Amino acid sequence: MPFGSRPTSAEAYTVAQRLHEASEGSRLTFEAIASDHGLTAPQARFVLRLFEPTAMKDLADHLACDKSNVTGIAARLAERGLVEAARGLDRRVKLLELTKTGRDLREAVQQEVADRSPAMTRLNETERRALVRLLDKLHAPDLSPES
Amino acid sequence: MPFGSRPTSAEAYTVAQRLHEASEGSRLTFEAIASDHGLTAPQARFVLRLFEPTAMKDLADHLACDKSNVTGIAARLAERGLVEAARGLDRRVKLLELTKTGRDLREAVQQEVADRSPAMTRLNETERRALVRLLDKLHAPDLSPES
DNA sequence: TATTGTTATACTCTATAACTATA
DNA sequence: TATAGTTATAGAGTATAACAATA
Repeated sequence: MPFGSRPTSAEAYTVAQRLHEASEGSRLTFEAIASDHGLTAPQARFVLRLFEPTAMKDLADHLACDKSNVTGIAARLAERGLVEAARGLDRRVKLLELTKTGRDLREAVQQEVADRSPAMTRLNETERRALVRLLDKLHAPDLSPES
Repeated sequence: MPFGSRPTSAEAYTVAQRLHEASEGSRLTFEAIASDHGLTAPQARFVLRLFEPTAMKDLADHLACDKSNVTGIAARLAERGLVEAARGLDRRVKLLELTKTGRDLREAVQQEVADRSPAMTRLNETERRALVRLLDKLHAPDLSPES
């Protein structure tokens, strides 16, 4: 779809680009945090999602990857004593859970994500409230998918 | 660094988490956009950076990866006719540049990043101005690195 | 038949280290 | 000596397809 065919202001276009650049910055910071804790970024995302026993299928959905990937990542985390598995009631299902070590690691990662967030260090309370309000708008559930 | 040892309000902590989640959402959208255009995410980042002839070293710095990675990504993009190389004045340097096809693809990716941004579809102009102001604060150049 | 998880495969990204060629 | 880029290597993430166990 070429330029100028929709009611898209140059100003809005610029804001979208700025938002994308901001998220790229966050991504790099997150990769550095994961690395600091001896994890790859996907492993760190995995650990952050595991706040309760979770079926591998659900993890794949949350992480937006194929289920076959979950097997490998879980195996590497299990090797390091961070994750344990139990059978579900439906015996096809494997429920993954963090060990004590894994929970401690998750806390540490969460804390560092907060500590290194510019939201903590560069905004005052008023600005943080404004940011939350905008994030609420940005990520509210879809109303009209493709209008 | 354990909980409670710094003047960190629970409220600020929550905002940091929200911001992180927002950037995870942006990352997934960007990966989908790249895929729509037959690119991996690193390839798409590469193409977006190539708005002028750029030394491979500079690309590695911008993309925060080792220079050895740039060789491979550039080779795959060149195979597809998206990128061309020329020698710099300093004959150690290779300057990468997008072809016409590559420039068209970059435009298309940029446009889709904008089109699919919630900043375009969910915010009005006042809100977008407020967002830009907050992003300016969040990502202003560092003043005190580690205070 | 459908679903959950595993395995095999192929490709990409990644860093490290050793290399070539320039400076 | 230092820098730009390449190559070889090894490990990790990724999707696809075929499979076993269970529903």
